[in-house]
Amino acid sequence: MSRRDEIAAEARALLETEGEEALTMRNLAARIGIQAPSLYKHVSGRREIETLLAAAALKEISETLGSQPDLPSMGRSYRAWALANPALYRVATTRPLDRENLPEGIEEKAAAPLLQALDGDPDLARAAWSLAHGLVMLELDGRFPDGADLDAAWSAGLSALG
Amino acid sequence: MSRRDEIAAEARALLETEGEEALTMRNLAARIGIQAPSLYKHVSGRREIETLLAAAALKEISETLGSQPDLPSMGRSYRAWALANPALYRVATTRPLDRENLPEGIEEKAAAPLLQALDGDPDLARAAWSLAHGLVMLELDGRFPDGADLDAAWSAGLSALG
DNA sequence: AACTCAGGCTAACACAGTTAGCCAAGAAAA
DNA sequence: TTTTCTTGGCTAACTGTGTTAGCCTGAGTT
Repeated sequence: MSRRDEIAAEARALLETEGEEALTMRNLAARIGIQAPSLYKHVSGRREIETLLAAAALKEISETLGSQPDLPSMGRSYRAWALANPALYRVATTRPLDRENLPEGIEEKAAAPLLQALDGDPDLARAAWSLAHGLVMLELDGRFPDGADLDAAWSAGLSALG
Repeated sequence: MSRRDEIAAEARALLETEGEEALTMRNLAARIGIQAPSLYKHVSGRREIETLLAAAALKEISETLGSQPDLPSMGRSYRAWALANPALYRVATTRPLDRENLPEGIEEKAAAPLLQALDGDPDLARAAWSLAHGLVMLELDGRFPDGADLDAAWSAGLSALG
């Protein structure tokens, strides 16, 4: 494993174990056993680390979705992945990602299963993606009232679209 | 106008004219003609300023939505408001908001028009809200491909739900 | 044996939020 | 009228952030 890969792996571990605000250059370096400026010998900056994380996350999400037979189970998988990796989901999804340094075609690949499940209708696919993203973000941000039945909201939304 | 209100107003102006990352305590203070630490005589910190902004934004959004006759025009209004106030929308919507310092019942009030338009079905209302939020966030973050017909995506999604 | 260079290091900078503590002007109380 | 208290400014400073400059060492190449 190259140092660069190690950086990405440790960044992810840091994110998952200690939360988003713990992902700092110094924390990350310490975890590797290095000084923060040395990170710049392998990576152009914090932004690039986040891009690496986003790429990994998109890949995982697309694989998860690709193995599901229908729209409702895609929804369940999407939500489950996001709740299991909340900080990573945020990083991968929340900021504008710089497509320059992102592997070619990874976005299309992530979108493909959804598009297929909706008979190739791009408008419906975008709506479904947005619905899933919105539901996840609002849940992660604690925006729904305490007793809200989110399973029901997912079902209601996805069955209307599908 | 109290200093506190002035702070909120200038914070919003700063956000709208120079973007999210320009909203710093020092910038804000300078705009008012004050030193940064003096802000703390009126406000407990940056977080509280953001809460003030979120409250104002939620109020505006709920008023905007409340004046619309049906779900599709609510969608158009919601999107238009978000695109006209992107940084404010993000601040109001993106982080977990501390309900302690938020005016009582403002969240319910923001949700009410949507709930009414969907015959009081809370699951459908949450789905519709999530759909709108997801569409807006993904658009603001530039996640849709360049030529994507977002009007069509909004229509497809909302007409399926409504 | 000399050289190059990858990959560490320390020191430092600019800027973030925030705290401590001082001080002046005006309001309230004696 | 004089004294006291409170409000709301100020400067200095601390910690933590990303990042840059520049040095140095050790391994591999010529």
